[in-house]
Amino acid sequence: MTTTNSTDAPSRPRGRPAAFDREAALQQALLVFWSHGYEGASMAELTAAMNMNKPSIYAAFGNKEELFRHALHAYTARTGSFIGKALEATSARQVVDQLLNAAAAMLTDPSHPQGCMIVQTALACGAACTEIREELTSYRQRMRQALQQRFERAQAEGDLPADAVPADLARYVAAIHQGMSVQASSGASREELQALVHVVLQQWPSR
Amino acid sequence: MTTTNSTDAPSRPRGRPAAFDREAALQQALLVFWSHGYEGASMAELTAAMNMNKPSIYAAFGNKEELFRHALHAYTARTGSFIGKALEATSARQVVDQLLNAAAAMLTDPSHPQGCMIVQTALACGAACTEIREELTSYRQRMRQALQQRFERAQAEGDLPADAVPADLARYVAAIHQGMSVQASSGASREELQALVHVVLQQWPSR
DNA sequence: TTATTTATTTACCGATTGGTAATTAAATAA
DNA sequence: TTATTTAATTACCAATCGGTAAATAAATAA
Repeated sequence: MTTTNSTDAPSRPRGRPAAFDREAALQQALLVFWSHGYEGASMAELTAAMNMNKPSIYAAFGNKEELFRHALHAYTARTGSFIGKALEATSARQVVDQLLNAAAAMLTDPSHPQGCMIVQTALACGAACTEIREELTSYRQRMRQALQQRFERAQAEGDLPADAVPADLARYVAAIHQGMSVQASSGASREELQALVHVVLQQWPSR
Repeated sequence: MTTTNSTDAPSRPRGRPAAFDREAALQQALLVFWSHGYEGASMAELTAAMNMNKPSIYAAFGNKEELFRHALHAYTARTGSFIGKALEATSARQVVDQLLNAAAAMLTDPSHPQGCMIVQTALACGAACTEIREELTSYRQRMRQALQQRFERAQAEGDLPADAVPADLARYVAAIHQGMSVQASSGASREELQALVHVVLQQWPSR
Protein backbone atom coordinates (compact mmCIF):
# COMPACT_ATOMS: atom_id res chain seq x y z
CA MET A 1 0.00 0.00 0.00
CA THR A 2 1.62 3.25 -1.06
CA THR A 3 1.41 6.51 0.79
CA THR A 4 -1.17 8.85 -0.76
CA ASN A 5 -2.64 12.15 0.32
CA SER A 6 -5.23 12.03 3.14
CA THR A 7 -8.29 13.00 1.06
CA ASP A 8 -9.52 11.34 -2.15
CA ALA A 9 -9.13 14.63 -4.02
CA PRO A 10 -6.30 14.28 -6.58
CA SER A 11 -3.24 16.11 -5.33
CA ARG A 12 -1.15 17.96 -7.87
CA PRO A 13 2.10 16.24 -8.78
CA ARG A 14 5.34 17.62 -7.49
CA GLY A 15 7.17 19.34 -10.33
CA ARG A 16 6.36 21.72 -13.15
CA PRO A 17 3.03 20.83 -14.75
CA ALA A 18 3.01 19.65 -18.35
CA ALA A 19 1.94 22.35 -20.78
CA PHE A 20 0.51 19.93 -23.36
CA ASP A 21 -2.70 17.90 -23.51
CA ARG A 22 -1.57 14.34 -23.95
CA GLU A 23 -4.63 13.18 -25.90
CA ALA A 24 -4.63 16.22 -28.16
CA ALA A 25 -0.92 15.87 -28.89
CA LEU A 26 -1.38 12.19 -29.69
CA GLN A 27 -4.23 13.03 -32.04
CA GLN A 28 -1.96 15.43 -33.95
CA ALA A 29 0.77 12.79 -34.16
CA LEU A 30 -1.84 10.35 -35.41
CA LEU A 31 -2.82 12.67 -38.24
CA VAL A 32 0.79 13.10 -39.33
CA PHE A 33 1.54 9.36 -39.35
CA TRP A 34 -1.78 8.67 -41.05
CA SER A 35 -1.13 10.98 -43.96
CA HIS A 36 2.62 10.52 -44.46
CA GLY A 37 3.25 6.99 -43.24
CA TYR A 38 5.68 5.85 -40.55
CA GLU A 39 8.95 6.67 -42.26
CA GLY A 40 7.51 9.57 -44.28
CA ALA A 41 6.67 11.36 -41.03
CA SER A 42 9.73 13.20 -39.71
CA MET A 43 10.25 14.12 -36.09
CA ALA A 44 10.46 17.75 -37.25
CA GLU A 45 6.96 17.54 -38.69
CA LEU A 46 5.68 15.72 -35.62
CA THR A 47 7.08 18.33 -33.23
CA ALA A 48 5.43 21.09 -35.27
CA ALA A 49 2.05 19.33 -35.38
CA MET A 50 2.09 18.29 -31.73
CA ASN A 51 3.33 21.72 -30.67
CA MET A 52 5.94 20.09 -28.49
CA ASN A 53 9.70 20.06 -28.74
CA LYS A 54 11.53 16.81 -29.18
CA PRO A 55 12.74 16.19 -25.61
CA SER A 56 9.17 16.59 -24.33
CA ILE A 57 7.91 14.10 -26.88
CA TYR A 58 10.61 11.58 -26.03
CA ALA A 59 9.93 11.99 -22.32
CA ALA A 60 6.19 11.55 -22.77
CA PHE A 61 5.96 8.88 -25.46
CA GLY A 62 9.40 7.28 -25.94
CA ASN A 63 11.04 7.23 -29.34
CA LYS A 64 9.44 7.58 -32.78
CA GLU A 65 8.50 3.91 -32.92
CA GLU A 66 6.73 3.99 -29.57
CA LEU A 67 5.04 7.25 -30.47
CA PHE A 68 3.65 5.52 -33.54
CA ARG A 69 2.34 2.68 -31.39
CA HIS A 70 0.61 5.17 -29.08
CA ALA A 71 -0.94 6.86 -32.13
CA LEU A 72 -1.98 3.51 -33.56
CA HIS A 73 -3.66 2.62 -30.30
CA ALA A 74 -5.57 5.91 -30.35
CA TYR A 75 -6.58 5.17 -33.95
CA THR A 76 -8.01 1.73 -33.23
CA ALA A 77 -9.77 2.99 -30.09
CA ARG A 78 -11.35 6.02 -31.75
CA THR A 79 -11.52 5.67 -35.52
CA GLY A 80 -11.65 1.88 -35.69
CA SER A 81 -14.44 1.40 -33.17
CA PHE A 82 -17.00 0.80 -35.94
CA ILE A 83 -15.47 -2.61 -36.66
CA GLY A 84 -16.36 -4.12 -33.32
CA LYS A 85 -19.88 -2.75 -33.58
CA ALA A 86 -20.42 -4.17 -37.06
CA LEU A 87 -19.39 -7.63 -35.88
CA GLU A 88 -22.28 -7.59 -33.41
CA ALA A 89 -24.92 -7.25 -36.13
CA THR A 90 -27.54 -9.98 -36.23
CA SER A 91 -26.71 -11.64 -39.57
CA ALA A 92 -23.62 -12.17 -41.72
CA ARG A 93 -25.15 -9.98 -44.38
CA GLN A 94 -25.79 -7.19 -41.90
CA VAL A 95 -22.26 -7.52 -40.56
CA VAL A 96 -20.90 -6.95 -44.06
CA ASP A 97 -23.38 -4.17 -44.75
CA GLN A 98 -22.57 -2.26 -41.59
CA LEU A 99 -18.83 -2.91 -41.75
CA LEU A 100 -18.30 -1.81 -45.34
CA ASN A 101 -20.72 1.11 -45.33
CA ALA A 102 -19.23 2.44 -42.11
CA ALA A 103 -15.81 1.98 -43.70
CA ALA A 104 -16.94 3.93 -46.79
CA ALA A 105 -17.90 6.80 -44.50
CA MET A 106 -14.80 6.66 -42.32
CA LEU A 107 -12.29 6.23 -45.14
CA THR A 108 -13.54 9.38 -46.90
CA ASP A 109 -14.25 11.50 -43.82
CA PRO A 110 -12.80 14.93 -44.69
CA SER A 111 -11.93 15.63 -41.05
CA HIS A 112 -8.88 13.36 -41.26
CA PRO A 113 -6.60 11.78 -43.91
CA GLN A 114 -8.30 9.55 -46.47
CA GLY A 115 -7.92 5.79 -46.27
CA CYS A 116 -7.02 3.40 -43.47
CA MET A 117 -3.97 4.04 -41.33
CA ILE A 118 -3.36 0.33 -40.81
CA VAL A 119 -3.20 -0.30 -44.56
CA GLN A 120 -1.34 2.82 -45.59
CA THR A 121 1.36 3.70 -43.17
CA ALA A 122 3.90 0.89 -43.63
CA LEU A 123 2.97 -1.52 -46.44
CA ALA A 124 6.51 -1.40 -47.76
CA CYS A 125 9.32 0.30 -45.88
CA GLY A 126 13.01 0.26 -45.14
CA ALA A 127 14.78 -2.04 -42.73
CA ALA A 128 14.29 0.39 -39.85
CA CYS A 129 10.56 -0.20 -39.62
CA THR A 130 10.19 -3.92 -40.09
CA GLU A 131 8.61 -4.33 -36.67
CA ILE A 132 6.03 -1.63 -37.34
CA ARG A 133 5.19 -3.26 -40.66
CA GLU A 134 4.69 -6.63 -39.01
CA GLU A 135 2.59 -5.11 -36.27
CA LEU A 136 0.23 -3.59 -38.83
CA THR A 137 0.08 -6.91 -40.66
CA SER A 138 -0.99 -8.67 -37.47
CA TYR A 139 -3.69 -6.04 -36.94
CA ARG A 140 -5.12 -6.85 -40.37
CA GLN A 141 -4.92 -10.56 -39.70
CA ARG A 142 -6.75 -10.19 -36.40
CA MET A 143 -9.58 -8.38 -38.16
CA ARG A 144 -9.78 -11.10 -40.78
CA GLN A 145 -9.86 -13.80 -38.09
CA ALA A 146 -12.62 -11.95 -36.25
CA LEU A 147 -14.62 -11.90 -39.49
CA GLN A 148 -13.98 -15.59 -40.01
CA GLN A 149 -15.23 -16.47 -36.53
CA ARG A 150 -18.30 -14.33 -37.06
CA PHE A 151 -19.04 -16.12 -40.34
CA GLU A 152 -18.50 -19.51 -38.72
CA ARG A 153 -21.12 -18.60 -36.16
CA ALA A 154 -23.41 -17.33 -38.92
CA GLN A 155 -23.08 -20.59 -40.77
CA ALA A 156 -23.87 -22.56 -37.62
CA GLU A 157 -26.97 -20.42 -37.22
CA GLY A 158 -28.06 -21.21 -40.79
CA ASP A 159 -27.31 -17.64 -41.75
CA LEU A 160 -24.93 -18.68 -44.54
CA PRO A 161 -25.20 -21.52 -47.09
CA ALA A 162 -23.78 -24.83 -45.95
CA ASP A 163 -21.30 -24.89 -48.83
CA ALA A 164 -19.90 -21.45 -48.02
CA VAL A 165 -16.36 -21.37 -46.60
CA PRO A 166 -16.17 -18.86 -43.72
CA ALA A 167 -12.40 -18.47 -44.02
CA ASP A 168 -12.68 -17.64 -47.73
CA LEU A 169 -15.56 -15.24 -47.18
CA ALA A 170 -13.60 -13.49 -44.45
CA ARG A 171 -10.59 -13.13 -46.73
CA TYR A 172 -12.89 -11.82 -49.43
CA VAL A 173 -14.50 -9.16 -47.22
CA ALA A 174 -11.13 -8.17 -45.79
CA ALA A 175 -9.78 -7.71 -49.31
CA ILE A 176 -12.76 -5.51 -50.21
CA HIS A 177 -12.12 -3.41 -47.13
CA GLN A 178 -8.42 -3.07 -47.92
CA GLY A 179 -9.11 -2.27 -51.56
CA MET A 180 -11.58 0.41 -50.50
CA SER A 181 -8.85 1.89 -48.34
CA VAL A 182 -6.45 2.05 -51.28
CA GLN A 183 -9.08 3.73 -53.42
CA ALA A 184 -10.04 6.20 -50.69
CA SER A 185 -6.42 7.27 -50.40
CA SER A 186 -6.43 7.74 -54.17
CA GLY A 187 -9.35 10.15 -53.97
CA ALA A 188 -12.47 7.96 -54.28
CA SER A 189 -15.58 9.62 -52.83
CA ARG A 190 -17.89 8.16 -50.22
CA GLU A 191 -20.60 7.70 -52.86
CA GLU A 192 -18.22 5.79 -55.13
CA LEU A 193 -17.23 3.47 -52.29
CA GLN A 194 -20.88 2.97 -51.35
CA ALA A 195 -21.63 1.95 -54.93
CA LEU A 196 -18.82 -0.59 -54.61
CA VAL A 197 -20.32 -1.91 -51.38
CA HIS A 198 -23.66 -2.17 -53.14
CA VAL A 199 -22.10 -4.56 -55.65
CA VAL A 200 -20.78 -6.69 -52.80
CA LEU A 201 -24.14 -6.85 -51.06
CA GLN A 202 -26.06 -7.57 -54.25
CA GLN A 203 -23.93 -10.64 -54.77
CA TRP A 204 -23.73 -11.74 -51.15
CA PRO A 205 -24.70 -15.44 -50.93
CA SER A 206 -28.22 -16.59 -50.14
CA ARG A 207 -30.01 -13.48 -49.09
CA MET B 1 20.45 11.74 -92.69
CA THR B 2 23.20 11.34 -90.16
CA THR B 3 26.64 9.95 -90.85
CA THR B 4 26.92 6.28 -89.90
CA ASN B 5 29.54 3.64 -90.51
CA SER B 6 29.70 2.19 -94.03
CA THR B 7 28.41 -1.30 -93.16
CA ASP B 8 25.17 -2.17 -91.38
CA ALA B 9 27.16 -3.88 -88.63
CA PRO B 10 26.83 -1.90 -85.39
CA SER B 11 30.02 0.05 -84.75
CA ARG B 12 31.29 0.23 -81.20
CA PRO B 13 30.78 3.60 -79.53
CA ARG B 14 33.73 5.88 -78.96
CA GLY B 15 34.64 5.82 -75.26
CA ARG B 16 35.04 3.25 -72.52
CA PRO B 17 32.33 0.60 -72.73
CA ALA B 18 29.83 0.38 -69.89
CA ALA B 19 30.54 -2.47 -67.52
CA PHE B 20 26.90 -2.99 -66.50
CA ASP B 21 23.93 -4.60 -68.23
CA ARG B 22 21.28 -1.90 -68.29
CA GLU B 23 18.29 -4.26 -68.13
CA ALA B 24 19.80 -6.41 -65.39
CA ALA B 25 20.70 -3.36 -63.30
CA LEU B 26 17.19 -2.00 -63.73
CA GLN B 27 15.74 -5.33 -62.64
CA GLN B 28 17.78 -5.20 -59.44
CA ALA B 29 16.63 -1.63 -58.76
CA LEU B 30 13.05 -2.78 -59.38
CA LEU B 31 13.37 -5.50 -56.74
CA VAL B 32 14.70 -3.03 -54.16
CA PHE B 33 11.95 -0.47 -54.77
CA TRP B 34 9.33 -3.21 -54.85
CA SER B 35 10.23 -4.62 -51.45
CA HIS B 36 11.14 -1.44 -49.57
CA GLY B 37 9.04 1.24 -51.23
CA TYR B 38 10.21 4.46 -52.84
CA GLU B 39 11.46 6.28 -49.76
CA GLY B 40 12.39 3.09 -47.91
CA ALA B 41 14.89 2.27 -50.67
CA SER B 42 18.15 4.11 -50.07
CA MET B 43 20.66 4.93 -52.77
CA ALA B 44 23.19 2.92 -50.77
CA GLU B 45 21.02 -0.18 -51.03
CA LEU B 46 20.33 0.48 -54.70
CA THR B 47 24.03 0.83 -55.54
CA ALA B 48 24.75 -2.44 -53.77
CA ALA B 49 21.93 -4.32 -55.51
CA MET B 50 22.66 -2.86 -58.95
CA ASN B 51 26.39 -3.40 -58.48
CA MET B 52 27.03 0.11 -59.74
CA ASN B 53 28.38 3.14 -57.94
CA LYS B 54 26.29 6.25 -57.63
CA PRO B 55 27.79 8.40 -60.40
CA SER B 56 27.23 5.57 -62.89
CA ILE B 57 23.61 5.25 -61.79
CA TYR B 58 23.00 8.97 -62.06
CA ALA B 59 24.64 9.08 -65.48
CA ALA B 60 22.59 6.16 -66.76
CA PHE B 61 19.18 6.74 -65.18
CA GLY B 62 19.06 10.28 -63.72
CA ASN B 63 18.23 10.82 -60.05
CA LYS B 64 16.42 8.52 -57.64
CA GLU B 65 12.98 9.63 -58.81
CA GLU B 66 13.77 8.96 -62.46
CA LEU B 67 15.36 5.64 -61.57
CA PHE B 68 12.10 4.68 -59.90
CA ARG B 69 10.18 5.63 -63.04
CA HIS B 70 12.50 3.46 -65.16
CA ALA B 71 11.97 0.57 -62.72
CA LEU B 72 8.22 1.15 -62.74
CA HIS B 73 8.21 1.03 -66.52
CA ALA B 74 10.11 -2.25 -66.45
CA TYR B 75 7.58 -3.56 -63.94
CA THR B 76 4.52 -2.75 -66.02
CA ALA B 77 6.15 -4.09 -69.17
CA ARG B 78 7.31 -7.37 -67.64
CA THR B 79 5.35 -8.24 -64.52
CA GLY B 80 2.16 -6.38 -65.36
CA SER B 81 1.71 -7.77 -68.83
CA PHE B 82 -0.98 -10.22 -67.67
CA ILE B 83 -3.45 -7.37 -67.24
CA GLY B 84 -3.62 -6.48 -70.90
CA LYS B 85 -3.99 -10.12 -71.83
CA ALA B 86 -6.84 -10.67 -69.37
CA LEU B 87 -8.76 -7.71 -70.81
CA GLU B 88 -8.81 -9.48 -74.18
CA ALA B 89 -10.75 -12.47 -72.85
CA THR B 90 -14.07 -13.19 -74.54
CA SER B 91 -16.48 -12.47 -71.69
CA ALA B 92 -16.61 -10.22 -68.64
CA ARG B 93 -16.56 -13.27 -66.44
CA GLN B 94 -13.51 -14.64 -68.19
CA VAL B 95 -11.79 -11.27 -67.92
CA VAL B 96 -12.27 -11.31 -64.15
CA ASP B 97 -11.29 -14.97 -63.92
CA GLN B 98 -8.06 -14.53 -65.86
CA LEU B 99 -7.18 -11.19 -64.30
CA LEU B 100 -7.60 -12.23 -60.67
CA ASN B 101 -6.17 -15.72 -60.97
CA ALA B 102 -3.13 -14.41 -62.83
CA ALA B 103 -2.82 -11.77 -60.10
CA ALA B 104 -2.99 -14.47 -57.41
CA ALA B 105 -0.07 -16.21 -59.10
CA MET B 106 2.00 -13.08 -59.72
CA LEU B 107 1.43 -11.50 -56.30
CA THR B 108 2.74 -14.60 -54.53
CA ASP B 109 5.50 -15.55 -56.98
CA PRO B 110 8.49 -16.37 -54.77
CA SER B 111 10.95 -15.15 -57.39
CA HIS B 112 10.25 -11.52 -56.50
CA PRO B 113 8.75 -9.48 -53.61
CA GLN B 114 5.16 -10.32 -52.65
CA GLY B 115 2.33 -7.99 -53.59
CA CYS B 116 1.91 -5.31 -56.25
CA MET B 117 4.57 -2.66 -56.66
CA ILE B 118 1.99 -0.08 -57.78
CA VAL B 119 -0.04 -0.53 -54.61
CA GLN B 120 2.81 -0.91 -52.15
CA THR B 121 5.62 1.44 -52.93
CA ALA B 122 4.16 4.86 -52.14
CA LEU B 123 0.64 4.67 -50.67
CA ALA B 124 1.58 7.18 -47.98
CA CYS B 125 4.88 9.03 -48.03
CA GLY B 126 6.61 12.25 -47.13
CA ALA B 127 6.45 15.49 -49.05
CA ALA B 128 9.45 14.53 -51.17
CA CYS B 129 7.61 11.83 -53.09
CA THR B 130 4.22 13.39 -53.76
CA GLU B 131 4.72 13.14 -57.51
CA ILE B 132 5.60 9.44 -57.34
CA ARG B 133 2.54 8.83 -55.18
CA GLU B 134 0.29 10.59 -57.69
CA GLU B 135 1.85 8.74 -60.58
CA LEU B 136 1.08 5.39 -58.96
CA THR B 137 -2.46 6.57 -58.24
CA SER B 138 -2.97 7.41 -61.90
CA TYR B 139 -1.69 3.95 -62.86
CA ARG B 140 -4.34 2.37 -60.67
CA GLN B 141 -7.02 4.63 -62.10
CA ARG B 142 -6.05 3.76 -65.65
CA MET B 143 -6.44 0.08 -64.86
CA ARG B 144 -9.86 0.72 -63.32
CA GLN B 145 -10.93 2.72 -66.38
CA ALA B 146 -9.76 -0.04 -68.69
CA LEU B 147 -11.86 -2.49 -66.70
CA GLN B 148 -14.84 -0.15 -66.89
CA GLN B 149 -14.58 0.16 -70.67
CA ARG B 150 -14.28 -3.61 -70.98
CA PHE B 151 -17.42 -4.07 -68.86
CA GLU B 152 -19.29 -1.46 -70.90
CA ARG B 153 -18.49 -3.41 -74.01
CA ALA B 154 -19.54 -6.63 -72.26
CA GLN B 155 -22.85 -5.10 -71.30
CA ALA B 156 -23.45 -3.93 -74.88
CA GLU B 157 -22.75 -7.47 -76.02
CA GLY B 158 -25.34 -8.84 -73.57
CA ASP B 159 -22.55 -10.33 -71.53
CA LEU B 160 -23.62 -8.55 -68.34
CA PRO B 161 -27.13 -7.90 -66.94
CA ALA B 162 -28.78 -4.71 -68.15
CA ASP B 163 -29.05 -3.38 -64.60
CA ALA B 164 -25.35 -3.85 -63.86
CA VAL B 165 -23.27 -0.66 -63.59
CA PRO B 166 -19.94 -1.13 -65.39
CA ALA B 167 -18.26 1.67 -63.43
CA ASP B 168 -19.26 0.09 -60.12
CA LEU B 169 -18.21 -3.38 -61.22
CA ALA B 170 -14.86 -2.02 -62.34
CA ARG B 171 -14.31 -0.33 -58.98
CA TYR B 172 -15.32 -3.57 -57.29
CA VAL B 173 -12.86 -5.73 -59.24
CA ALA B 174 -10.10 -3.15 -58.82
CA ALA B 175 -10.69 -3.17 -55.05
CA ILE B 176 -10.46 -6.96 -54.99
CA HIS B 177 -7.19 -6.79 -56.88
CA GLN B 178 -5.76 -4.15 -54.55
CA GLY B 179 -6.94 -6.03 -51.46
CA MET B 180 -5.30 -9.18 -52.79
CA SER B 181 -2.08 -7.22 -53.14
CA VAL B 182 -2.24 -6.06 -49.52
CA GLN B 183 -2.82 -9.61 -48.36
CA ALA B 184 -0.05 -11.02 -50.52
CA SER B 185 2.40 -8.55 -48.99
CA SER B 186 1.16 -9.76 -45.59
CA GLY B 187 2.05 -13.33 -46.43
CA ALA B 188 -1.09 -14.81 -48.00
CA SER B 189 -0.38 -17.85 -50.17
CA ARG B 190 -1.38 -18.34 -53.78
CA GLU B 191 -3.96 -20.94 -52.73
CA GLU B 192 -5.52 -18.56 -50.23
CA LEU B 193 -5.82 -15.85 -52.84
CA GLN B 194 -7.26 -18.31 -55.34
CA ALA B 195 -9.92 -19.27 -52.80
CA LEU B 196 -10.73 -15.58 -52.51
CA VAL B 197 -11.02 -15.30 -56.29
CA HIS B 198 -13.32 -18.32 -56.24
CA VAL B 199 -15.71 -16.41 -53.97
CA VAL B 200 -15.72 -13.51 -56.42
CA LEU B 201 -16.44 -15.73 -59.41
CA GLN B 202 -19.14 -17.73 -57.64
CA GLN B 203 -21.04 -14.54 -57.05
CA TRP B 204 -20.33 -12.85 -60.38
CA PRO B 205 -23.60 -11.63 -61.92
CA SER B 206 -25.57 -13.69 -64.41
CA ARG B 207 -23.32 -16.53 -65.38
C1' DT C 1 52.06 7.38 -80.34
C1' DT C 2 48.72 11.08 -78.99
C1' DA C 3 44.13 13.03 -78.61
C1' DT C 4 39.47 12.29 -77.63
C1' DT C 5 35.57 10.21 -75.57
C1' DT C 6 33.03 7.75 -72.21
C1' DA C 7 32.79 4.96 -67.72
C1' DT C 8 34.29 4.02 -63.21
C1' DT C 9 36.27 5.20 -58.89
C1' DT C 10 37.18 7.91 -54.90
C1' DA C 11 36.23 11.30 -52.06
C1' DC C 12 33.36 14.59 -50.74
C1' DC C 13 29.16 17.99 -50.23
C1' DG C 14 25.25 20.32 -47.54
C1' DA C 15 20.97 18.94 -45.58
C1' DT C 16 18.28 16.15 -42.87
C1' DT C 17 17.58 12.10 -40.04
C1' DG C 18 16.35 10.28 -35.18
C1' DG C 19 17.93 11.14 -30.68
C1' DT C 20 20.17 13.71 -26.23
C1' DA C 21 23.02 16.48 -22.81
C1' DA C 22 22.80 20.56 -20.40
C1' DT C 23 20.33 24.42 -19.06
C1' DT C 24 16.40 27.10 -17.69
C1' DA C 25 11.54 27.56 -16.01
C1' DA C 26 7.71 26.50 -13.05
C1' DA C 27 5.52 23.97 -9.82
C1' DT C 28 5.31 21.82 -4.63
C1' DA C 29 7.41 20.65 0.08
C1' DA C 30 9.78 21.99 4.06
C1' DT D 1 13.26 31.41 1.67
C1' DT D 2 15.42 27.18 0.15
C1' DA D 3 15.42 22.56 -1.60
C1' DT D 4 13.35 19.38 -4.61
C1' DT D 5 11.00 17.75 -8.53
C1' DT D 6 9.39 17.82 -13.14
C1' DA D 7 8.88 20.11 -17.74
C1' DA D 8 10.41 23.08 -21.53
C1' DT D 9 14.12 25.12 -24.10
C1' DT D 10 18.36 25.42 -26.46
C1' DA D 11 21.97 23.58 -28.58
C1' DC D 12 24.03 19.88 -30.14
C1' DC D 13 25.35 14.86 -31.65
C1' DA D 14 26.79 11.03 -35.01
C1' DA D 15 24.77 8.81 -38.89
C1' DT D 16 22.59 8.80 -43.02
C1' DC D 17 20.23 11.04 -46.77
C1' DG D 18 20.38 12.17 -52.02
C1' DG D 19 23.62 14.05 -55.07
C1' DT D 20 28.30 15.58 -57.34
C1' DA D 21 33.29 17.28 -58.45
C1' DA D 22 37.58 15.59 -59.62
C1' DA D 23 40.54 12.07 -60.88
C1' DT D 24 41.47 7.71 -63.06
C1' DA D 25 40.69 3.83 -66.42
C1' DA D 26 39.53 1.88 -70.84
C1' DA D 27 37.97 2.20 -75.20
C1' DT D 28 38.36 4.39 -80.37
C1' DA D 29 40.19 7.87 -83.87
C1' DA D 30 43.93 10.00 -86.07
